[in-house]
Amino acid sequence: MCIEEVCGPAALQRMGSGASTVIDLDHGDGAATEAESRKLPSSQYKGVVPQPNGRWGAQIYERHTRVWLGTFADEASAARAYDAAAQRFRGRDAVTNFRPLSESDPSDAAELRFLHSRSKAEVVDMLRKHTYLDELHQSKRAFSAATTSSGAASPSLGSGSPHELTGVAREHLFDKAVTPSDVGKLNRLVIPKQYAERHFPLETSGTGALNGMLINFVDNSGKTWRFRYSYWNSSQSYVLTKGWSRFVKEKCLKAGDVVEFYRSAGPDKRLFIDRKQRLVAAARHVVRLFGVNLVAEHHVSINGKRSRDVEVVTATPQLFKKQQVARNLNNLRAT
DNA sequence: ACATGTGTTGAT
DNA sequence: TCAACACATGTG
Repeated sequence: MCIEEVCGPAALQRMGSGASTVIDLDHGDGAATEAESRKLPSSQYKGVVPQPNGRWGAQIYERHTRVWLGTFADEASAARAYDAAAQRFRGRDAVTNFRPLSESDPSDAAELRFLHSRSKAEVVDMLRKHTYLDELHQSKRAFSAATTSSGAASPSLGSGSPHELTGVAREHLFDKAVTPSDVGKLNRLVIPKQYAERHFPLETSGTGALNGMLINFVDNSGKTWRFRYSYWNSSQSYVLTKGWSRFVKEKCLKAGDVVEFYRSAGPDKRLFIDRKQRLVAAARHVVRLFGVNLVAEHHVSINGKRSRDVEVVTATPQLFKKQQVARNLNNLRAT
């Protein structure tokens, strides 16, 4: 539901807001005036709060805690920031100040893809830095370049490429055939040193140690995955740790499967990951064994709903921890 | 000094 | 979940 339709800015009155209460209690002539002059005007927009300097803050709540979306010069800007966050955080259920994005409108669909192929923390970060529109436009440019040009922009991508799902041209970085320990109980993926140092360089701290960090990847369905990436001195290895086991589980990764890594070829250097498609013959084997399409059936049974609720799959206690971390933007880089 | 964002509370 | 309010913290 769109608030604007019910009680939009034009329909709302900016009266009351407690000022009359102050006057009722006024016995002299100074106190009420002082209180009234201190009082900040409340906003007509959801998720928008006044700031002492006349600017406007935007905030959204998730699991009992506030996520600050930044400050803006005017209410409407703050309200638009709230709307973007609400649609990223709450999907179709989001209540927005202005007309919500619609899957049917092509331009809206592009923004929805843009929103949902980024983590919540990234969206919040863009809103706080006021770079959301810039990045959205860049993303749309990259998309049209990837889909209208069959030539120089993306020579390796023919039509029918699975990468079309995310609409972004990519350059292949490397593949890794996962080992038994990569998909076992160690909950980590070893990135071959050669590839790690070439493509995922780690910052070195003051003491010379390599700083771990959180990295976002997008898979072929547009889902965002966040892994901790660090260097283990004990084994002299670069590894993906936190978040990796969930990827293994959801992708049904088995030893010997190949995981491919890509980087966006466009202006935004985003990272992509997915399991290389298994041979069709293998899929037929599964179907013959069980008489159903196991992949689709599994998907439905986990979600308990339909495809739009893919994120529900990850709504586990573990994810809640991850998102608590993600909420704190100062922790975008792990310690 | 001033802007930004958080701690906290009470309401819905 | 939400915004109001006070004020601590960040920033130039």
